[in-house]
Amino acid sequence: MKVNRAQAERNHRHIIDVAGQLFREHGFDGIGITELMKSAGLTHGGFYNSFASKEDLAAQACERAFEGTRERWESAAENSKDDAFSAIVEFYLSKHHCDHPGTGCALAALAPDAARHGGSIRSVFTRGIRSYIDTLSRAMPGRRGGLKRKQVLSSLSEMVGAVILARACDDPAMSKEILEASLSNLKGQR
Amino acid sequence: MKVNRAQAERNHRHIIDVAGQLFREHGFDGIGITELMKSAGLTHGGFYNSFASKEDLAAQACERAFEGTRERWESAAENSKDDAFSAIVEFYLSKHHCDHPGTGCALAALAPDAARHGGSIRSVFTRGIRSYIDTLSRAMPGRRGGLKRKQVLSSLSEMVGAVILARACDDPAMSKEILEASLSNLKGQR
DNA sequence: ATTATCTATAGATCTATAGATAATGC
DNA sequence: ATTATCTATAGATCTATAGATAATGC
Repeated sequence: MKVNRAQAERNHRHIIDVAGQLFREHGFDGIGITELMKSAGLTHGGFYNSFASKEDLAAQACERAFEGTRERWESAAENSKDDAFSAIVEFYLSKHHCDHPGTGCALAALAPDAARHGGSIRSVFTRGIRSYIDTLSRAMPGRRGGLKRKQVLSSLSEMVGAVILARACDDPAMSKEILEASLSNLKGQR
Repeated sequence: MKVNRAQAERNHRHIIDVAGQLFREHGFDGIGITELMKSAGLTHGGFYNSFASKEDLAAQACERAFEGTRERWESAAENSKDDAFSAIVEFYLSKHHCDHPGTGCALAALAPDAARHGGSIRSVFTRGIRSYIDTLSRAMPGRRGGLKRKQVLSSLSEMVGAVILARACDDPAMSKEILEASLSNLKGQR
């Protein structure tokens, strides 16, 4: 039954990864520990050896999800050469991102859930937002301090809102229209 | 035990109102029928005489919530005289709205929840978005068809995103900054 | 007689814990 | 000996249903 330390560590990380995906897909209250552990290939009994509580796992899973998105933003920015901001926006407002919440931005998938739950989850989200703001600021060319920061905050709000609205719509044409409207607006005001 | 028809009707509406508030505060999965009915001053056993299922109630409660927000937008627009669009945006991006999700916009409170649940809830949300777009279009002065519509979609995304991010933050100064950045951006581009 | 509401409960699921098991690492 | 994982279960809560009750409306 027991596995070696390296495998145990891998299992631990795997639980966090699987949880990150399933929470983003079903919400914090939409998936239970039994099913999470089963999806990770384990039984639910061992859960509390690895995590203090469901909320503890949720916080860790979201932290990792924010890291993942940030990394993808950075790499989109690097690959774009001269227009890093547009590259991030294009990536974020893509149909692929809209259709895959489980591997996408934790804000778009879970921000209202996080606002309801207090404590550690809220604080992970606050740090996640700060990290996105930093990355966007570096990617956005020109403009000075105060003006730039306002532009970054406003852009982030629009990006998150557009994906959330596009996902809430059951009309694919309208979802597409919403994403494209924000895409052209954000690229235009760069 | 039985009440007269008028009172029964009032009870039915009251369940929908209470549910609208509690769903917006706790999410669809964050509140049960027992507690909903208790909050409405009734016992849970009678629930299924009034509603086919929890999802049925959720759909009706959201429909009413969208109506309520639309009415408030219309009245903000009327009272503003010459700048209806700014009046709606100011109302939406206010601290009061941010601090009171239970009586606020259903999109900001529940859009990701709605995206997860399928069926009737999704379709209520799609109609709700369409209704907001109509109201915003009438309020936004100038500009022609295609351009105006893009501007409306983009503005709605930013409004919803800003409130969601401001609520997810546990730093009040940052929440305020997020709301104000979008406020000045949206009023500026009017 | 009808029906809005109530009590009671079935059956499923949820978080969390207790104790057993067996492979690992000293 | 330690510990990662397992089985089993407690106690709470969830959606939904069944049948009783009693005030209403014909």
